[in-house]
Amino acid sequence: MNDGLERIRQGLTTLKPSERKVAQYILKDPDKILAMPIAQLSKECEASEATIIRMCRSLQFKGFRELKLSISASVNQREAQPERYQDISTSASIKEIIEVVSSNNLQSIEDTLSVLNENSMEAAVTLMENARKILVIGVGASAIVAQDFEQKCKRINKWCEALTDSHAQLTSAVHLTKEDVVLAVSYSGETKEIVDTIKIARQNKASVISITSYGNNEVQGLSNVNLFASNLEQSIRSGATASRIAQLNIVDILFTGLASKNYQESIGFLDKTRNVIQSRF
Amino acid sequence: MNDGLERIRQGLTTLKPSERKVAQYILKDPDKILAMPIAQLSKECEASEATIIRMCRSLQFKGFRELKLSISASVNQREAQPERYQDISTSASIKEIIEVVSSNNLQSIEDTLSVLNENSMEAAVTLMENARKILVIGVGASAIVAQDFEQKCKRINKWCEALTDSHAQLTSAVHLTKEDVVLAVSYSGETKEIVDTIKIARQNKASVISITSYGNNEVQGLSNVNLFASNLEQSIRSGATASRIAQLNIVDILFTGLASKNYQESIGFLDKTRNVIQSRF
DNA sequence: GATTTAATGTAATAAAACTTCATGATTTCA
DNA sequence: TGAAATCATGAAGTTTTATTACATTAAATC
Repeated sequence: MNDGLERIRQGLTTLKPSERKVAQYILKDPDKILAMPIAQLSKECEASEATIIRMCRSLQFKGFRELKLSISASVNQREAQPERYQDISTSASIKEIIEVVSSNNLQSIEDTLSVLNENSMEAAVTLMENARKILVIGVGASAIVAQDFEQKCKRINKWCEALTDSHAQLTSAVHLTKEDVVLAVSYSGETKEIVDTIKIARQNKASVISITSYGNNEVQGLSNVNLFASNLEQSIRSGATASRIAQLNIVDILFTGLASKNYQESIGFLDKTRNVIQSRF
Repeated sequence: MNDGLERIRQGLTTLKPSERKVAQYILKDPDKILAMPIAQLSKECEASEATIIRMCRSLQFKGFRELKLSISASVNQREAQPERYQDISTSASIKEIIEVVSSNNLQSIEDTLSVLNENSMEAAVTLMENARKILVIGVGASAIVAQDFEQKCKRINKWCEALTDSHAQLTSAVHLTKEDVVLAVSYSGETKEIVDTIKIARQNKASVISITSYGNNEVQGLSNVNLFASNLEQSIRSGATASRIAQLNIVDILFTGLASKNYQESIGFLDKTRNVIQSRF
């Protein structure tokens, strides 16, 4: 069954003229014939159906069906992995776009892993576990990450508030206590609104955990615990922010860590919350 | 790109019992069925031929023939796959959690690739390109994906509205025209609120693009174009919804496809919008 | 417990693959 | 050189395989 195309190439010279015509036609665009009935192929390469069958047999296939299966198996051998973070060019086909975008997103998770500090993560989880309340803040693209974490926390009945409006953030920060934790999400780490809110939170003795891109940044300097997400995307103009995926990955880890601290209870809560949603279908 | 076995695995949970019986039989020894006519398979797994065909269709294959081709394509390309989706246990260390969560997220992007149809993606991008307005709808975890897409569209000056409140969704749907496109995000594909809104949109002749988990679902049935995200997480109780990452990956592709249609203009817009944000640091 | 709806199977039909055989071309050698 | 033998090919018929339409059974709903 292995590599049908190769078998056709190899056998080419041994074929009768009209059989060879068919074989060459197939080699020109193997993908195309996969969905073709023998009758159509017969028309397109001007050879009878019988000839096609005979060609299959000559190449040691049981029949046309087997030939197609075999071609399908070899056509789809995945092409070489595209390189690291790439950009999209003018003439990109959808296929290219799918590959490039996805591989950037994969890469951003992998890179984050190499930049992520276990101890910081452990510290962050412990802070949250003991927190009375978690205030999650972020604006723009980071707002989405903030909201995601809030949703998760609600599922395990952890008091958590995600605010994406800078006034609301400031207002809420005013009421924080030393029992509370702020989770600040900011790609740049320089977002003015976030910095302001963190400062107020610190004044109130709340702990601050940051999720920013790797490197020195203001948010990071003001935080008790820093978690870094990969930031390689800056070279990419695409706007399909891979860093957001990396940040969400961190949020997943934080949440899972938090949930596992009270494993039994959390599992119960998760099942409960899933059921209440599913019962609405 | 199209891994038939993965598609079967992904769709497994959405199948009717007897269809699932067939699917599981196939997964047990995929090679074996390649040479089998439908009648024999029917006997061996004790389900009617009609059920087999229905299973193929549920998994978005055109028929049994296509399913076999697709399996053949994937059978010999799956060497040493790293372990698939894992769950967190009671005693997991932070290190383990980091690894498992991240690898699940990576896997969800990869799986989505094998389930994603290029033609559908192309069709979706074209619809959006020509749309007067794009209405993005999603509730719960999918709300976040919807908002993410809205943010991106705003950056290239495409008229786009993300609504996460079901009343607002309905209200907005009433005003849609045949020039408009709805992008419906729903993990289950059965979200009542989303289904209702889609129906109204269709009445108004708007086109509907869906992003759901793989398989048969109501949203998918009501849509003009269907994009599928990997859904294996159901086995995971963690609540760290990997599917959301897969959905965001799809959104990235959609957006990049859209932006690349007017490459020069889009790049200009993206630079502009980035600058306006950065000037605030 | 009757009525609707969904799930599955049976049997007829359509499509595709494969065989048989006739025909015409090519080769062989008396 | 031309009759017999061999070979390559295609047209039409046959068998196998896939698909559809409809009937039946099971499950859910009222």
